[in-house]
Formats: sequence, C-alpha cells, structure tokens
Amino acid sequence: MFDPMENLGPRLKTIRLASEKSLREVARRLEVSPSFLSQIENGKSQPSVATLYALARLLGVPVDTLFAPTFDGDAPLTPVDEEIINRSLINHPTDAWDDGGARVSLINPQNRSVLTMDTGVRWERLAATHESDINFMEIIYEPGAGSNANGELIQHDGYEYGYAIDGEIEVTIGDSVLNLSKNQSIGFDSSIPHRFRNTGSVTFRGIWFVHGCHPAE
Amino acid sequence: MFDPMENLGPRLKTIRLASEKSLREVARRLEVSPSFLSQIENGKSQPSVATLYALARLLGVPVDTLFAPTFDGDAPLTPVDEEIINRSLINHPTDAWDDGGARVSLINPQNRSVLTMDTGVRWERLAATHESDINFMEIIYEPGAGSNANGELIQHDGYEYGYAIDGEIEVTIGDSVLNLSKNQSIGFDSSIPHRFRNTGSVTFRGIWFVHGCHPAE
DNA sequence: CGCTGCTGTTAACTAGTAGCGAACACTCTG
DNA sequence: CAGAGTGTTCGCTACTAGTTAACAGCAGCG
Repeated sequence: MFDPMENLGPRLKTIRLASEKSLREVARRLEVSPSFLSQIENGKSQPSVATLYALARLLGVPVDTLFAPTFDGDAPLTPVDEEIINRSLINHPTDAWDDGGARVSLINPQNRSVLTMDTGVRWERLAATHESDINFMEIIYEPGAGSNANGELIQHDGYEYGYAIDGEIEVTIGDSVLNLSKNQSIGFDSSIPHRFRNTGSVTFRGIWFVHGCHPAE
Repeated sequence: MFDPMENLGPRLKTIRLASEKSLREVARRLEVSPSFLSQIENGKSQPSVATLYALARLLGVPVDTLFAPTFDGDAPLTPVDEEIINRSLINHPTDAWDDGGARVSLINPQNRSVLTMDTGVRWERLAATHESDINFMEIIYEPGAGSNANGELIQHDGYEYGYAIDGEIEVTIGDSVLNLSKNQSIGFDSSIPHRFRNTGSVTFRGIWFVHGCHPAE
C-alpha cells in the first residue's frame, strides 16, 4: 500500500521552488501562516482539503499531481495525463475540464514529458493536447549537440516555429545557414531540408512549435 | 470567488450513486464510519486530505474532478453567458497582421511587427508565415494589464499555446482561474471563454501560439 | 561592526473539526 | 411481525490544522 501523504510535502516544495516563489509569498496569498506552510512542506503537518486545493491552484498544478505514486526524488515526473487511474468508470460532464483531458493543460517544468537523445538534445513537451499534428515543446541543445548525429538534413511535412530563450544555435535551412540567438525567432516550412547544431559553448534553450507534421515514424 | 468545498459533498454523492455503490459499502472499504461519509456527502463535515484521496481512488475519479468548478448537479456543462458568446471576436491578433508570404523568416527583436494596445498589452509577431491560421508571437502584459479592458472573457476558434518567459499572469479559462508563472506552459481550446490579466507587480512576457483561429469571419 | 530585511524552521499552544458509536426513520422481503 | 437493507442525525472526544513567537542563516548597506 502506498501512502499518498508521505510525498505530498516535498513535492509541494519542489513545485514552489520551481516557480520561484518564496514560502512567505505563497503563505500570504494563501492566507495561511508561513510556519504552517513550512510544516506542510516538511511533512510535519497536513493541510485541510480546502488549503490543499488553494495551494494547488496557486502553484498552477492539478491536485492529482501531488499524489502521483511515481515520484522518486528529482527524477522527472510522469505527466498527469498518463498516470491517472481508470477514469473510464465515470464519464461526467466535468471530465471535459479536467486538466488531464486535454482541453486545458497547464504544465510545470518538472512535470513535463521528456524525450532525451544521446546526442545531447532534449525535448520537453509543453502542453498536453489532443491535436495530433501539433507539438509544443522546449528544446535543449547542449554545446556540440546537433539535431542529427551524422549531420544530415531532415525534412518533413508542416511548418516549424522557434524562439530562442537562451544561448545560440546554428540553423541550416536549405542552402542558407542562419544563427538563431537569444530573443530571436524563426519560422520556416519544414519540407525544406533543415538541421540544428549548437556550435557555441553554452546550452541552447528554445521554445519550439511544430505543426502539421503527421507523426509517422 | 468560488468555494471548492461547497460542491464537493454533493458531487461525491452523485459519483457514488452513479457507480451504484452503497454508502455503507464505500464506508467499509474506506475504513470510515458510514455516518461520517454521509456527513461528508451532505456537506456537514469535511474529509481530511488522505480520506479524500482514498475516496477518489475508490470511486475511480481523479481528485481534480471533485473540484472542477463547472458542475451543476446533473445538468450538462453550464453554458457560457449569452452576452459573452454574442460578442464578436474582438481584439485578437489574428486579425491584426497580414501574411508575409515567406518560406523562411528569422526575426530580430527590434525588427518585429508590434501591436500596442492602450491597456498595457503588446503583441510582437515572431515569424512571418504564409499560414493564415497561425500566429506566433511574444506577448507582453504590463502590471495591471488585461487582455480586455473591461474584463470580459473572449473566445474564438482554434487552440492556443503559451510559455511564460518572465513574470506571472492570471489566466481565466471557463470558470477556472490559473496562474501561469515563469517556465510554466499552457495549452487550451480557445473556444472556451478566456482572459489574461497581469495581477502581479512585474511585467509578464510569454511566447504565444495561436492556431486555427480563422480571422475575419 | 550592527542594522534591516529577507529566507526557511521549530516549539508551544488552542480552537475547531474529523471521525466515532448509537439511535433514528424509511423501504422492501418474507 | 421481524429482519436486513438504505441514508441521516445527535452528541461526544481525541486529535490536528493552523496560530503566534522566537529562532538561525544569509545578503546588502552605511
């Protein structure tokens, strides 16, 4: 039997820290004393349902996230919509609004589905969506990493959009080689052969949006 | 302000009845007295977090379901206000920019098309695209700014995705109010009435993606 | 150096409530 | 009629959710 309470505190703490809020700030907006919040986070006390709900709301996570049984230390969390119990039991109208149900999804950095390649490239999904031809993600290229190990260009259906949050990346599209650096953005037709490579010395992070790429591979 | 507790009891009851379990049976498996369960269902008492979790587990619903704001007894999803529905698609960026026609576009921050509203909101287009139903932009909300001066909700076709680069913004979608803060991301069906408001004290910046919003009906 | 203001943590306390058992009213079956 | 099911209410208590106050640590500032 697994105890839903034992991880609740630490998890709340991780989430709060990830959103860069101070304990006192959260406590104030929650109208709860900072000390009590600390006790909750350290498992020395437990919140009431109302408080827990307000807390989840404030941190922007669905309540279920806080209970998810698969959580070990700092490992990435399995995303909400993939771990939920058999919800098919009931189909309430409310299901449409459920965070897992894909009409609305708000995702915390530590709750993202992550795809890690051995080439120093990571994709983290930024929204659960039921639109199959949409991919909204944060992409991370370590220095030296490239979208394709052997440097080939790739092409696929659809259109691609990107915004550089941090670092710089070399973008090859067709015959042109561009440099996408912090705060710059790009959009291009993905049917043009293209490739990315981090030729710099800092990690590149960008928000990426791929649209119309029919998942075949 | 909406009280998550007031509907919790009745909702639990409806769900239990739907799954054709007797109150005593649930109570027994929950290791709780039937009387207490009855009190919970009638709003005369409130469960602890652990009990609530176990209860949700037993009934096979995600905990969030029990809080979902739009639940009106057995009635179908509460329809949106007529007035809101009737409001035409005002103030949405898709209307604002015309097509660049390029197959590839890389844009510098200082070269972006900018749309400034008097309400402290700015949209900066991040890519010229010939896809008419796509808008890729950086949105900036000054403290106090809202997507709509008078605070109305808007809705339109399509899907919307966002990533918070800096600051925090209050997102109202349907009846839920979420907080999108730094590094969090969101995706939702734009046909649900929604609104953004920067209730904090720092400027909010985010990468936004609106897709499938057919301009100018 | 101390002062101010921030961070999170802990101890001692208390008002409130989570949860209990027992008795209740009701319906259906035999 | 008894008996076994349903859900509900009353009165109680053991416990805990949440409080205030004091704590230690860290950064900036004159």
